[in-house]
Amino acid sequence: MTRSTYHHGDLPRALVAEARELARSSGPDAVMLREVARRVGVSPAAIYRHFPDRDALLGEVAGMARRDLARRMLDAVERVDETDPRTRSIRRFQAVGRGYIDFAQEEPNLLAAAFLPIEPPGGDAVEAPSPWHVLAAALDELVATGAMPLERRAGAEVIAWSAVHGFAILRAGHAFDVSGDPDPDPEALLEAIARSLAVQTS
Amino acid sequence: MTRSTYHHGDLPRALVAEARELARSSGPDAVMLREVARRVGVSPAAIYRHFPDRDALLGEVAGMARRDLARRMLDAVERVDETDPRTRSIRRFQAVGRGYIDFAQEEPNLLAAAFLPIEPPGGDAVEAPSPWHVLAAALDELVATGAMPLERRAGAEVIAWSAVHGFAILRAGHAFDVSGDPDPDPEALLEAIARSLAVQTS
DNA sequence: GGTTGATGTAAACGGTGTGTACATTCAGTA
DNA sequence: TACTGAATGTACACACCGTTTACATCAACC
Repeated sequence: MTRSTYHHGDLPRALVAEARELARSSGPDAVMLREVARRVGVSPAAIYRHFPDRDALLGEVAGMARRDLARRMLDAVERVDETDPRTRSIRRFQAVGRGYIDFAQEEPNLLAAAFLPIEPPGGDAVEAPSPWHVLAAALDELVATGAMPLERRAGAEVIAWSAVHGFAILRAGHAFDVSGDPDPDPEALLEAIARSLAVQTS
Repeated sequence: MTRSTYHHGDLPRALVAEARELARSSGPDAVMLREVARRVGVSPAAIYRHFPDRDALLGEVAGMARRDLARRMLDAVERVDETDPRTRSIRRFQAVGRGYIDFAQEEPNLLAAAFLPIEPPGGDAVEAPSPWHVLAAALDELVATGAMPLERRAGAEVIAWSAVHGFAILRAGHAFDVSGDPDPDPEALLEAIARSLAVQTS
């Protein structure tokens, strides 16, 4: 991408976009300032007019990835078509996990970016719904419809998130290759989670 | 560490030990060849007499971390003191998870090293028991004593490992800080796993 | 005792993030 | 319209990284 004017126009946005693309295609470690600058058509030092250091840029990518993940979960939830309230709450809860796992499958590098130990500028930006809150809402809905006993509600986020995240990470890292089944079924895991939370259909 | 002789004596072992210590204390990314060489008291280039590149050295560290993890799990299993076979198999199964989680809590950087996408030299070395096999053995034992129905056996490794690994990773990454409870109870997770596998005490 | 191969060193190369001094452009005001 | 100051981008340098190459040193064997 070449440009005719000396000034770029919207360099910060272009830098973040290119950094995200690098992270998406080759992993967070592949986000190298010189490469980002080269792709945007600008000198490496120009980046420092808009970001204090590499972590700041990568933090934007991390925040973006977290929002992408949450949106993916929300989309899956909202795509559930079911009228019976109890069954609907169960379907929506499992859709949360399915969204998470699908996102990890399709964009493993962005999932890694989402869990970088960097906190994005935070500041006064509008707080988008976090993956945690999406999960918590689905669990509350389970209790509200009676699909899940109230006694199981405490700590349910930890259980569900652990199982789904572990599955997603391990599968992305090909850790399951040691087993006979190289690509295990996410649905079996989602059902196991429901069992552990004593979710009852009938 | 200074030395009097021109030759080191057992440089490969010293390099791996120092690399492991760096990974343990500051994470795998902190394993820098120049620093490893400096600590061992040798020039950076000397490393290349024994390892083709950085990944080879780091691969040794990864293999070591995997063996450490497996041993930790085995130790926890063998420390179970219980006579009734069925109860014993359940205790041993949960000890597997507890060993994994404790290891991750005490040595989070070594857990990260264990999951580096690097395969150690492999070669003809004696295959130490892998974490996966330790888990599989505990599950087989559950079925053998009747504590777990045979129908739940298929895919049980994936479910248990996902939950335990996710919990360990998320806790190490302080991902649970967003919840009210900053340090959730591992026992609750282990019980949830047992429920999801339909493990029955009585 | 001389030779040979294994082992360690010094110096260099290309690549990285980052700081500094300078160049260019834009925006506001007289 | 012309000037001025702030914002933005550049060129260059520095320290650090992994890695390579040519050379130095030592141990072991004929």
